[in-house]
This record gives sequence, C-alpha cells and structure tokens, in this order.
Amino acid sequence: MNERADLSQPSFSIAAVERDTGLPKDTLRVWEKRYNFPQPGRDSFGERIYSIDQVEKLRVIKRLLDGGHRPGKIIGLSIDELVKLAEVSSAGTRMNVAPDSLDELNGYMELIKRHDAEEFRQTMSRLALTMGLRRFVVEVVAPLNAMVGDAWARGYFEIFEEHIYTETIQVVLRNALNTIPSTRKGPRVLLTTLPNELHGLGLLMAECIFSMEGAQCVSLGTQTPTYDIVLAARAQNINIVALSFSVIQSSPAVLEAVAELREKLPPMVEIWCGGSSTALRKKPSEDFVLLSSLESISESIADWRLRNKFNQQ
Amino acid sequence: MNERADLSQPSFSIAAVERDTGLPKDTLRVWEKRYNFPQPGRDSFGERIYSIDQVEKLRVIKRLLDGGHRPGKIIGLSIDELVKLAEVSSAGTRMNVAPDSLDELNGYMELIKRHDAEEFRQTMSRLALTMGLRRFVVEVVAPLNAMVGDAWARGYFEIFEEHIYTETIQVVLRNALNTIPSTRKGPRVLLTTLPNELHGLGLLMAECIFSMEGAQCVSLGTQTPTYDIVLAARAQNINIVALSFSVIQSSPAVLEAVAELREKLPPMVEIWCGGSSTALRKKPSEDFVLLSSLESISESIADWRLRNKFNQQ
DNA sequence: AAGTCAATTTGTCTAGGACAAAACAAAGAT
DNA sequence: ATCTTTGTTTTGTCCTAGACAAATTGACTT
Repeated sequence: MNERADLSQPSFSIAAVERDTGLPKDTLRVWEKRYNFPQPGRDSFGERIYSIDQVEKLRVIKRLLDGGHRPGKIIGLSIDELVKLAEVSSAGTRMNVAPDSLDELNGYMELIKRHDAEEFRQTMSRLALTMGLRRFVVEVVAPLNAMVGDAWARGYFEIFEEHIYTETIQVVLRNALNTIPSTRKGPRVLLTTLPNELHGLGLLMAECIFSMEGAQCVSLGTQTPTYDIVLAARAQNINIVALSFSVIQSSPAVLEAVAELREKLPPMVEIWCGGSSTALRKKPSEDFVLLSSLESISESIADWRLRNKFNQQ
Repeated sequence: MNERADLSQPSFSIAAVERDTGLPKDTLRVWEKRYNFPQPGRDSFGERIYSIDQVEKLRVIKRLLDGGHRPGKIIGLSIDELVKLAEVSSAGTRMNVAPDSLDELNGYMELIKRHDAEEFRQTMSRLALTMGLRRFVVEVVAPLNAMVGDAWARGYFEIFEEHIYTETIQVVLRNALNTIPSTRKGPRVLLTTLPNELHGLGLLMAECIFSMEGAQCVSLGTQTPTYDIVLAARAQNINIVALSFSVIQSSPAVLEAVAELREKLPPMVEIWCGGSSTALRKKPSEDFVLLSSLESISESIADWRLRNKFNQQ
C-alpha cells in the first residue's frame, strides 16, 4: 500500500505500479508466473512490493510492447539490452527527415534537455511564424515527437521532460490556431480520438493542418465514445470525422471501432484516420480514408472539395 | 470487449464500465455479491455484460460516493432517488453563486445544449475580456464546471456536449493566458496532476489564477508520476508544486501520494493541493497547503510572498 | 506473392476468500 | 455538553489459481 516508504529503498504497491506503468494488475500477476519477471518482494501482509528497478524495467518493456514487440521475447532481456532494442526499433521512424535538418532538430532537443523551457517555447513560436504553421508542424513538430519518444525510451529523457515538451508544443500550436481566421466555407471536420487513446498532440497537429486548408474544425478532445461521435456529428452538421491513433491501441480493436462508427454514421459523413498506428495500414478499407501522413491531409481535402463541388454548404 | 455493439441495446464489459465510471473491477464484483447491484447479464462466455441503465446508475452512485455518501446506504435506491440526492448534495457546492447570476449561467448552459459552439466560444471570450480573467474563472468557469458535471450525471448532457464545453473553455483560457506578460519575479510554480487524474481543466484554471498573481508557471499537463514531479521541481527550480484533484480519485490513494511526494521533495518546496476531491478536506495535514477554493490561491500567494520576503529569488 | 489453417502466445476474465483501513457508534472521561 | 477512546461494521483492494478467447506466428497450400 505504501509505495516508496523509504527514500533509499523505494518500493511500489501493485496499484502504484499499475498507475506508473499502465500495466494492469492482472497482467503484472500473470507475467510473474509466466516469465518470472517481475518477482516482487512481499510485505508483512503478503502483498507484492516492487522495487524501483523493476518499475523502470517495466516502463521500458511497456514502451517496446507499444512499438510492436512481444512480451515473451523481451521480458527476459536485461535493461541494457532493452534500451538498445528501443534504439534500433526507433531508427526507422526518423528516416524521412533530411540529414541537415537533423542537426537543427537535435539542437531543439538539447534545449529541452537543458531545461530552458522559456527559451524552447520562444524558439518554437518563432519557428512557427517564420516557417509557416504547416511546415512547422510537418517538418519540426512531427519529427521532434518521434525523437522525444525515442529519447524517453532510451532513458535519455525523463517523463517530465516529455511532459514539458508536449505542453510547450501544445501552447504554441493552440496559439497559432487562434490566429487563423475562421471560415464558413470549408468542410466541417470533427476531430477526436476513441476511448483509450489519450494522445492529444497528434489531434492538435491535425487540427492545424485542417484549419490551414480552410476546414471548419470542431475538436472534441480525446476519448470520445463512438456513440457520442455519432451524436456530435449530427448535432454539429459534420462532413468529415477525423480520428487520430497513436501506437498504443491494439489493431483489431481499432478496426472494429472504426467499422462500428462507419455503420452508425450517415453515409454522407466520411471517416478519415491518421496517426502512427500500424493497424490502419494493414488492409485498405472502404470504411475510412487513410491519412498516411500529415501532408496527405491537404490532398484529401482538395479531393473532398472536388467531390463535393456542387453540394457544398 | 465490444461495448455498445448495437445502438439500441448498448452493453458494456467490466473493463468498459471501469473506464466509464472510475469504479475498479474488483469493486464492481464485490458490490454484486454484497449489495446485489449491479447484477449484470452474462454473455456466452460467462462474462459480465452491463446494461446502459446500470452504468448510468453507477455513474450517479460514484458521484454521490465522491460527495461523501456510503455505498451501503445508497446502492439500494432507485435512480430517481439517487438523482434527487445528488441535487441536494450539490446544492451546497453552488451556494457561493449569486442567485441572479444563476440565470446567466443557465443561459450559457442552454447555449451548449443548443450546439451553437461558435456562439458559446465567442460569448466566453467576451466574458473573459470584460470581467477580467480572474473573475471569469472564479465566477463563470468554476460554477459552469459543476453544472455541466451535474447535467451529465443526470443524463441531461451527452458526453460529447461535455467534451465540447471542456474544449471550448480550454481554448479560451489558454488564449487568455497568452496575453499575460511573463514575469521573472514571482514564485516558480509547477502545475500538474498525479497519474490517474486526467482532468486538465482544473489545472488550467489554477494556472490562470497563479499567473494573474504574478507567479511563474510551469505546467506539466496531467498525469505526472510522483518521482518525475520531484525531478522536474529540481530541474526547474520550483518553489511551489501545485496539484489538482478532481473527484475521481479514491481518498487514501490521494493522501498517500501526497505524503510520498512531501517526503521526496526538498523541505523548501511547498505542496499546494486544490480541486473538488473531498479527500483533501478530511484531515488537516502538515504535508500540504489546502487550496479550498480558487480564490484562496491569491491569499496563499500573498502569504507565501510574506514568508519569503527576504530570500526571494 | 497471397490466402488458410493450426499452434502458440498473451491479456483479461472468473471464483471465492482474506484482511487492513476507514467510518461509524457507543461508552467513557474531561 | 464536548472531547477522547473503544469496539464494531463497512468497504476497498489484494490474494490464488484456473480458464479461455483474441491476437499473433509459422507452416502449408493455392
């Protein structure tokens, strides 16, 4: 019950571990039996007490799991091997960044690491202005997201540094969004994520691009149940429902939820899906339009405009 | 697994109910045995399936529980009786609203209900400007939050309407925050919530007040593990860690987490806790400063300034 | 290459039992 | 009469051990 009762010997209850790692209690217990890790100690009441080392290893494991690795293969590895694995798996994500801009991006990373939050925020604001919002989102924020995620998995970034990064970018983007004059002409786009998906930054990035293309955006924030998306689409007279997915979700659940949504929504309302989730890319589906990258939002919007030239509201 | 498979007959798995109500699976199972409610049906695999009615009753019960009621006394009541009870209990919270401004507030509620999001946003923006940010937060946003929560618990608001409300207020507040010139003189305040607490609006409201008082705010967003709060406080040279709690958390877990934080943070760094959670109010604690209301932030800051007159940075 | 089927892995559910901590109620002391 | 102390009840969360569907993998066929 009392985690970290002592500074020298911090210990976590199973509830605390669930809270800090996101791994359900049931899973922690069954791993203990199946993979012999983690093997927590027991307090005087026979309840599990996890060490800080175990929790940290669990965090890295969780991250690799989200990246597509399987527990049985990686749980036995040492923390060093896990970290190395995290580096390898993340290398692919950064491919599409020009090598010369990589130096710049690394410079921004250092700014965060140096904990100069104010300087970082100003730099980002300036960039957003000089580059233009779209290029800023596509060429700076998107790759930085990946790099920050990597840095965390590698242990180079602490969670709080990731939080500061996320918060800062959010402020900059929201601020930029405010400067875009609202329109009454473009498609009405509803932006949200499904339940269990609480990564709101991708959503905000998408909203930036959509707004730049002259769409009328209505954001519901994260975690809207499918039923409520249908209700909201009706109430807000929506043309396009845009959903953002991060890696965290399991593939079939995602596809199923989208299929369900497709069934409930009027046929006129389109569903557009984007994000880094691999689930979307597996099978081309009639249910939704795949936004394979942030750039493709622009194309899809242009496409939509052509299709709806005559019955545009 | 698939909640709401059908619009006409939505059903929830135990995991879905936990997510939607905040009641842990273990608790749901033990209630079933002890109080004979909820009595979910079973699917072909023998797994519990909860009806929408049961989930809605559970939501009201959770709300009453957070308000200090006890399960054994209220679980047997009908949904109507529960709602009545909820109205009575929440009446106390709204006490501090002048009766004439109640009409105004109800007007804003109607605006949301009418799904005129743009109109609502403009109204709020205007209010924030004319009233001043502090009065706007204290006299409009805070009571509206409570009213929206009530409306939702009573089934008058859909989830998506609450989402639109939250999103809109967030935009307005963040926008207002941007206009406040940053200072280098006040206390450095770290704002965040503990894991499991994903209600970010309270945090944002607090940030507004803090900023208006000339504090230097660093927000980590929601859900920062205690350990990372300590790291962040060190890295950012923080004087005050401000935590926001909504009703969702269980009392002992909250107090325990705060105690843990107190132990890990340098004695110089103060912990200030606010929010609607009843847990904080139970026992006066040496561990933290209780912010009983948004207004009390101002007093506490003034107090802090006095105490730290000479060693201010 | 692409689809089908079986084997394996993996998460989450079930059951009933246990027990400490919180909340309450009743008796005692100031 | 109000405050402490005590015992009793309520309540949440943990435990074990087993089960099984869903997800993934790998081998086989088209």
